[in-house]
Amino acid sequence: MSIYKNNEILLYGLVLALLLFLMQWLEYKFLILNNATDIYVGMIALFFTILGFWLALKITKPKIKEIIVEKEVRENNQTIDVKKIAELGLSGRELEILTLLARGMSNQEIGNALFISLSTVKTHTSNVFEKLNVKRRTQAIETARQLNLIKLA
Amino acid sequence: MSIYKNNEILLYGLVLALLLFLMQWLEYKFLILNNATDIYVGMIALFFTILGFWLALKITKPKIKEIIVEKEVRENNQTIDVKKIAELGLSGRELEILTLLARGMSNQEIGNALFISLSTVKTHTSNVFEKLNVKRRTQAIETARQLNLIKLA
DNA sequence: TTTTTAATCGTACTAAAGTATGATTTTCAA
DNA sequence: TTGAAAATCATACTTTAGTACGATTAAAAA
Repeated sequence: MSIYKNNEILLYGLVLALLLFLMQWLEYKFLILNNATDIYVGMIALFFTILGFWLALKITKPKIKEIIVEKEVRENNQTIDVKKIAELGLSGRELEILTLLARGMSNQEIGNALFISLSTVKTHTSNVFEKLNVKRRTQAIETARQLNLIKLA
Repeated sequence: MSIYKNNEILLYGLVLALLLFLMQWLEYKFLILNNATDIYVGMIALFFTILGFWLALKITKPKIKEIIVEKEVRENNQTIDVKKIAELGLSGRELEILTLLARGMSNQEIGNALFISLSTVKTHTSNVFEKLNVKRRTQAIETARQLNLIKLA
């Protein structure tokens, strides 16, 4: 800022000096010129300086500065795919059991948690495996995760 | 861009017109002026226009057009936690087996894939379970996923 | 060089998972 | 109300998973 200000003053001084020098030179060259013509030339000089200045401001292209703002996008994959669940024909209870299964619980633990027998849990898991077209609970977990059938812990 | 170009041409035309008009007016006003003076005034006008233009370029701050570009950065959750792996003391082979295990493969399938016996796979899995402090492969999968020990498919 | 670690395999056993089949009850929509 | 899912349970059986030894080999570290 201060550099600009100094530059400005310096330049204006230079311009004034040049103008004076020009006028002196012109007076010497063309003796016919009187005081009125002096003022007239000065006005022309001033006018065209301002014109050039104004022109420059209007014409010059602005420098384009790109500011890149990195915006973090948190992927939220916790949306369960209800359509896929319906498509596979998974019942509410089956989905419930699938979820606990993916949490790492054994059939017995799932039974205890849901107050149902081990036998019932086995029936459910078997049905789930058939619907998901898998052979093992570990595959069921992988499929459930990939298809967003359950919410992961 | 094209708007700027048109503006420029228009302004130059305007300036020329003004110059001509001025010269005409001056010739009328000061009959004493001859052809040489005409050229002289024109040169002064041109000089000061250029001077003003140059001044403007030097003095004024460069126009900066800021364009904010938002760049979306996705969180990469696929970064495996090497520190945690070392902390748990998991060997390379164990990690390899844990990965295949999480893909839903049976012990026998893992053995076939890695050209090792079922017995060896069982030894590895047992060691993995102990290191992860879990009881079952399903729990191992869950833990591995939560701690970013493996890359998920 | 000695020791340790990682990786390998086996056998024997127990526990859990998974399949098959049949049956009962509840719930909900036609 | 009736019939189709959905959920429940049991029994018997097979398969897979997991544990608990022991043992060998190769490579890396002390």
